[in-house]
Amino acid sequence: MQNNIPRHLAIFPISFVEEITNLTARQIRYYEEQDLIHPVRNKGKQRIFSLNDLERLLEIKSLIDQRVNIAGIKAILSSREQEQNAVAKDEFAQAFSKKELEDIVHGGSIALNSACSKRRT
DNA sequence: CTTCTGACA
DNA sequence: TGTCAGCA
Repeated sequence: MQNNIPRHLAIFPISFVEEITNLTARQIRYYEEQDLIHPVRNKGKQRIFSLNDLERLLEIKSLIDQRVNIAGIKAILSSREQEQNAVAKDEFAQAFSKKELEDIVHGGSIALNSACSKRRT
């Protein structure tokens, strides 16, 4: 079971993304230009995508197929992100006791790695 | 050879 | 959005 690639780890070239999403490189670059996605760049200035970028592009693809314009996609994606952050924030707070949270913010005994590993996926 | 940016018959 | 040029 070594199928745990960090979702934010950028490792895919645009050619791979084109095959998986069925989007053209032109479209992918355009969506980045519209701030719908923010793939990382390597030293050669080439875009490198993560699983998060892939999923995001698939959603954009879906919305495009439904004839949603860029503005609409931005609104939908950003609002959904806010919901996610709200949920994540809530789960994080519930995963630790009040003392643990205090120790974390006060640089206590609980390490950041420990904090991350304690979160649910 | 692959990707990138800029431009437009 | 497609596609071609000229680089890296």
